[in-house]
Amino acid sequence: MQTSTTEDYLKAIFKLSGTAKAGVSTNSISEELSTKASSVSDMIKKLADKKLVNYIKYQGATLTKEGEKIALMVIRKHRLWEVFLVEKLKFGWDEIHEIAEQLEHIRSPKLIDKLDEHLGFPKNDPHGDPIPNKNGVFPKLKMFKLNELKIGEEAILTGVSEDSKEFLRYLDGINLKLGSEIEVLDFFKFDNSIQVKINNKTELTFSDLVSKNLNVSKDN
Amino acid sequence: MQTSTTEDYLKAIFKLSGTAKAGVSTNSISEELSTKASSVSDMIKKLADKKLVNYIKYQGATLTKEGEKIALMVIRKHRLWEVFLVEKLKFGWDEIHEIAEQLEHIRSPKLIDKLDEHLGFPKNDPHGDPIPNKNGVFPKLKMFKLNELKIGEEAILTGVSEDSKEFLRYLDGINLKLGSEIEVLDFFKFDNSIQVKINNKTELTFSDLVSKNLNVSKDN
DNA sequence: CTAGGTATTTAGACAACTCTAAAATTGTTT
DNA sequence: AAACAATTTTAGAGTTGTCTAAATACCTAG
Repeated sequence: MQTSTTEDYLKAIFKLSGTAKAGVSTNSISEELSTKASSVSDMIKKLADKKLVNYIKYQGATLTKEGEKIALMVIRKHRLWEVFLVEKLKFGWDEIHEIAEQLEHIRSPKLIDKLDEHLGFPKNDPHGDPIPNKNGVFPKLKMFKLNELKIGEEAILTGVSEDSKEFLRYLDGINLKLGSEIEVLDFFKFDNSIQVKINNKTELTFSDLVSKNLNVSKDN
Repeated sequence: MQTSTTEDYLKAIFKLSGTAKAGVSTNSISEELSTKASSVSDMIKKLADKKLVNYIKYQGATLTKEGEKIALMVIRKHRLWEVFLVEKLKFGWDEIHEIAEQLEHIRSPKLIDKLDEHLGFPKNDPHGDPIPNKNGVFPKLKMFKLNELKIGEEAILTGVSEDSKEFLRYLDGINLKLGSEIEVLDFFKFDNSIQVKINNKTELTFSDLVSKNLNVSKDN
């Protein structure tokens, strides 16, 4: 039986494995979890002892099958609770992350499947991220970062890769919601900002940092 | 900010204060929490440092105002989550205790009040226990143990003081639910067992242990 | 190819909470 | 009131996970 710290580490490694194929670096984990690199080093060794990660000194960590399975279950729990908080308890999407960070560690074989059913088997959480099913399978839909599109292309906002209150409130402020249509009007090489038109109505300019955190997809 | 261990100790002391007026003994706490008396002794000292309990060596502990406030909030959370699990997720009343033991430690200023609202401000949990309101006020209704009644008296089952799976399943087995009417037919001094009639229909005999754990009230 | 910088690991210590074993206190019984 | 039992506390140590400071390994620029 893992502790919630163990689950946090596995989740972090899973998240960081997304981009890089190789081992996840000690430093990146320490940044993700707001701890010191030395703590991570220690902890990774213990996870390796438990066969939850593969670890070669100085070469970072990757998840084992078992470790990935746990990470996916934690992510499933996190995202289902987020749906609950928004749909049932009427929280704003900017208020739910910290609460779900706690709820994701609740251990009960039946609870999460009953919650899933109660919520009507949602496919995505309130930030647009897919929810793994009970076998850990991800309905992965190919998404792009907004800043990867070309001038003239159109797409639908399907997710955000930043969960901070500040970012989400900014989006609320400009009334940008999941499902909005975004057309790329122009792209400024100078600072990588991007000019877009939302739902064929509002023209806006996004900084590079904002457009990097907006996930869009072509169809669906 | 208290840890969940702190909350467990405060809840235990609150629960054990119910019967006794004096300080709660180290031994009774260790039994309630399944730890050793020496651990309790240590921990009580730390709680006293934080002004959550009053403690005189060898004379047990009582809650301070602040400690009681925290205990009541934990109990409020526990019971509201139990209502959620039964009403919304359709758990049986015998399956919810362990899950609620975890959920009661989730920390969020807004969460519990939103949950309360979502559930329609319930007054009692699925075992009949009253739910403290957001100010920690208990709608205390005077209850008796079934074994305190006299022959010929009638009462309504309003709660149970034992949450174990085994006990609750036994009650399910004989189809005894909160709200059932119980009439005392006879009382056997020999083993303190009690003969009753349920809802003017079924006659049954309860052992002393069972009748001690059934809470009834006259009116309501 | 080596010097210096960065990333990582080790060593030693600390905080929270637990335990066993031993000492101290209280209480009970005659 | 003395002696035994039961309860409670202390002492010392272990576990998990954290930190700082120092040592080590890796890597890249000159």
